[in-house]
Amino acid sequence: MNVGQVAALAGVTVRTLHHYDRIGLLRPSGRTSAGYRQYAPADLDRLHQVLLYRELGFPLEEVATLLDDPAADPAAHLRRQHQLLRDRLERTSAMVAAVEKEMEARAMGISLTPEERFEVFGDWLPEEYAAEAEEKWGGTDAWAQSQQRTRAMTKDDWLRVKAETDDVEARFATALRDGVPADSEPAMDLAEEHRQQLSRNFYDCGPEMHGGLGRMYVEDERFTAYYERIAPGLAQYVSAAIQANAARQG
Amino acid sequence: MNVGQVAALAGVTVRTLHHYDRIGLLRPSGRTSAGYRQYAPADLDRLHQVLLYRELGFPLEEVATLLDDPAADPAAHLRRQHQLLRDRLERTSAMVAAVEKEMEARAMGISLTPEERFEVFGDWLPEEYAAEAEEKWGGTDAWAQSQQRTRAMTKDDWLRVKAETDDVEARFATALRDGVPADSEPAMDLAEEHRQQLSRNFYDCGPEMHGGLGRMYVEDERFTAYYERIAPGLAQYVSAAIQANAARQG
DNA sequence: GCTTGACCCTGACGCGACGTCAGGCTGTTC
DNA sequence: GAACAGCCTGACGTCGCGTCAGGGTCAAGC
Repeated sequence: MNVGQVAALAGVTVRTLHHYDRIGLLRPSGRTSAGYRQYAPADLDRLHQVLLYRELGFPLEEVATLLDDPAADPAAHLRRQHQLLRDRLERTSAMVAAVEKEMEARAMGISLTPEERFEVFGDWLPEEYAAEAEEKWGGTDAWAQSQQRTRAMTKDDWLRVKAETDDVEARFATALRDGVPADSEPAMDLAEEHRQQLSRNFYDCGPEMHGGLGRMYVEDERFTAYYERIAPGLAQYVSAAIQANAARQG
Repeated sequence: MNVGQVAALAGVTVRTLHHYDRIGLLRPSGRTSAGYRQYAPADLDRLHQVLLYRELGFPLEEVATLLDDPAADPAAHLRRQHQLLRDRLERTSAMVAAVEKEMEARAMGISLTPEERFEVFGDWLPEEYAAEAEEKWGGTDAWAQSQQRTRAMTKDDWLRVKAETDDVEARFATALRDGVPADSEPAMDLAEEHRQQLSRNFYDCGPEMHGGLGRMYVEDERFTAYYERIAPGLAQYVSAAIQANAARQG
C-alpha cells in the first residue's frame, strides 16, 4: 500500500506521512525499487495510534516515545486513550454546560463574573485574582454597561420576549399561590411552555437540558434570587415543575 | 487590569496576550502613561470568546472576522459555540465507543479492519479504498500475525483470562440450553460476572458501557458469530442478560 | 513503443501560534 | 535608594505541517 492510499484511508495528507517518515515517527516498513514507500498492516496500526494520540494533543515526539516504549503493550495504550477521551468528554460537557448557563443568564438578564466564564478553561487558579477583580469592578456599573452593550436584539424584540417571559413567570407564581402541586399537570404544562419559549427565543432547549437549567435555578443563588424576587418559594417550585415535566417526557 | 493578571485569570501566558494585541485580535482598551496594557471588562469578554473559538479549532484570523462581524450578536456566538461543542461531544463519544469496541475486540481475539479503525477520524471517504484493502490483505494471514504480535500479555496471563472467559461463556450457554430466562436473576448474575471480569482483566467497564457492548454483540456480525459458534442464540441471550443486568443496577 | 496523466520522490521555503531570550523601563516595598 | 517583581519591545526558535519546484515512475491507451 503506498502513500496516497494510506493517506486517503486515514484521512491525512501525503505530506503528513512524509513528515512522519522523516522525523522517524512512522517509517513505512518497505520501499519499492523506485523508492516508493510501502506501508504494511502493522504500519497502519501504528498510524492509527499516532492519530489518536495526536488528536488528544500530544506533541509528535512524545507520541513516538509513548509508542516506542517497550513496556507499554497495546492494551495499555487503549486504556490510556480511553481515559484521556473520557476526560475530554467531561471537559467538553462542562463547556457545553457553561455555554448553556451563559445563554440562560442572558435570557434572564443576569451577568456572570469573569471568573465563572474562564473557569472552564482548566487548571483553575483560585481566590487570589477573584478577590482582586471583585474589588476592581464588582460594584461599578461597568458590568451593567457591558451587559447593555452585549444585549443586541432590537428593543421591540426584547420587549416582546420579556413580556412572554413575565407572563409565564406570573402564571407560575399564581399556581404556587393557589397551591397547585409542582408535579401536577397544569404546572408541568407551564414548565413545558417555559421550555418552548426558551427554544423559540434563545436557543434550542431539549427536555434534558431544561432539567439541567431547572437544577441550576435552585443551586445558583443568583438564579434563585431572580425567582424569589417574584415570589418566595418560586425557584424551588419552578425547578420541581421542570423536573416533573422532563420526567413526563422521558 | 494589566497583562499578568488577565493572563492568570484566563489561563494563558502574557506572551499570548502580546500576540493577540499585535495581530489585532484583542487590543487592550487602554494603556497607562508608561505603556502598560490596561484591560477592561469588555476586553475580558472578548478574550473569553477568543479562547472558546480557539479551543474549537478556529485559526485566529477567522476568530477575528467572526468576532468583528457586526451582524453577529453575542447570542449568535453562543448558539454557534453551543452547536460546535455538541458536535465535538458527539465526535468524542464516537471515539470513546471506538476505543471500547477495539478493547472488546481484543478481549475476544477478534481483529477489526483498518477501515473501521480510521472511521472515527471524520470525513470518511467510503468504499473505494475499503474494497481495495480487503483485496490486498483480507484473507491473508498478515492480520492474524499482526494480531498475534499485538497481544502482549504473558502467555500465562492470557491462558488464565481465557479460561475465565470460557467459563462464563459456558455457563451462559448452559443457562440458555436449560431455558433460564435472560432476564432472570441467575442470568443477570452471569452478566454481572461478565462485566466484572472485563473490568478486572481488560478495562474499567461500568454497567452503562457494558450495555453498549451487549448491543454490539447482536449488531456486529463478527461479535455475533463469536457467540453463535458457542451455541446458537447465545449472542441474543447474552445481550439480553446484559441489558437486564444493566437495568437492574440503574 | 510511445505518449499521457496520475502518482511518487526529495529538497526547500513559508506559516500560524506562540515560546524564549535579550536588553531595558516601571513601580512597589523595605 | 536598592532590590525585585512586573511590564515593554524586538527578534529569533519551534512544531506540524502546506505549498511549490524540479524531476522520476507506472498503468493505460493509441
